[in-house]
Amino acid sequence: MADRPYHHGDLRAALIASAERALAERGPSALSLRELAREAGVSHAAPGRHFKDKQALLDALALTGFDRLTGRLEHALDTAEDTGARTRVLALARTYVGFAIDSAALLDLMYARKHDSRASPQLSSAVERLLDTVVRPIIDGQAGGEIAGDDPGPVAATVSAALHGFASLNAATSPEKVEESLAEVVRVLFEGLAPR
Amino acid sequence: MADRPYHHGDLRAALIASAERALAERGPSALSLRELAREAGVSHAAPGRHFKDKQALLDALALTGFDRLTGRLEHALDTAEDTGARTRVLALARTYVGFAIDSAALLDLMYARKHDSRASPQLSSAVERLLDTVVRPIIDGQAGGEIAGDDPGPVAATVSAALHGFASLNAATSPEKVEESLAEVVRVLFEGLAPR
DNA sequence: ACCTGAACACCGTTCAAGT
DNA sequence: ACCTGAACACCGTTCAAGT
Repeated sequence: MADRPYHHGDLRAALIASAERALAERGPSALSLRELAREAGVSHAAPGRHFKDKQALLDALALTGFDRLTGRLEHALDTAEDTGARTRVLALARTYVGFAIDSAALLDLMYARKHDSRASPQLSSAVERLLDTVVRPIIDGQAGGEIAGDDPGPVAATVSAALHGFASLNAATSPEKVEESLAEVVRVLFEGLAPR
Repeated sequence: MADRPYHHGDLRAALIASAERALAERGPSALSLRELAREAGVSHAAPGRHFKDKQALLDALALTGFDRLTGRLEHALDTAEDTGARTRVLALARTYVGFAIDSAALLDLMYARKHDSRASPQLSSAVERLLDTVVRPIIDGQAGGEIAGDDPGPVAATVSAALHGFASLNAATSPEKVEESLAEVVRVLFEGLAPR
């Protein structure tokens, strides 16, 4: 191994990890650069070497959040590969909501950064990858005749809205209650409000 | 009129209004009690008379947001009173999304406070009133046979998730684009993903 | 290259004191 | 009752200087 480059090797990564912990444990308003520096055992000015300002650290944290969430969604879809469209959408929903429950503050941060017009291009492309993942089972479902229509756009807009909204509204609910309620929501999404 | 009670009459209301403006114009991180006090022409310690701390001011602001949003939704429903269930849900959706677009930062604050377990009981009851408003056209629609099922719960969960998620995801989109996309989402909600 | 230490201009909150 | 002014313990950011 090379000599440790002064500090323990990767202050940048240590700050991001530490920020995520602080965010989850004490909320966004308690997230202070100086405290993160203290935890890492460096001076309060050291983070300035790795992040232009506090917002840049938050952007980097949001980015890791999007990447992790997308990775989990892709894995969930792969695992449910040979099942029906409804089962795949439910797998997607479960994974998304699971993330929202155990990383509620991080998800808030991710979307707060997404709303910001000054967001980084890296962040925008991470969001695109996320949306692509949601669209995939819909395209497949339409191709296989399990989902109505041939334009995935409106269906994807509806599913991602329901998914994100449900996750956001239920981030503070207990996992057991959420599970049942989520299955009902997916059922209503497939059956539709109009009587059949 | 009585003598002005020192300052211009209602520092509390002035601070809330000023906070909403600052939130919309410069974002949540730029919201400082000292600056609000400066704008109101009082000392930096004066807000402490009306709000125990900064969080208390944010709670009060979130509360006015929920009240205003609920008021608008009720008005939209009243206006669409004699139309079909789908038109009423669309009216609800338009109003909700309109609020999300022109008060994006406020809506974020409202839900951030809602997630907080230390939220005030007043805030919880304001959220309940909001949900009741969303449920009403669903109950009516089920009673009239325009919406399937007899338990409003799952349908309300789906509609409010889709509504809130769509609003959250499209808070930064132009109103014209949103209008078209929203109508499609309501159509998909009524028709369902499964082929008919 | 990476970090330190001091400095600057801000914060939120508290509390005696004023009117 | 409502507000002020000073004080305290924090911030984020910058910048010369150190290794």
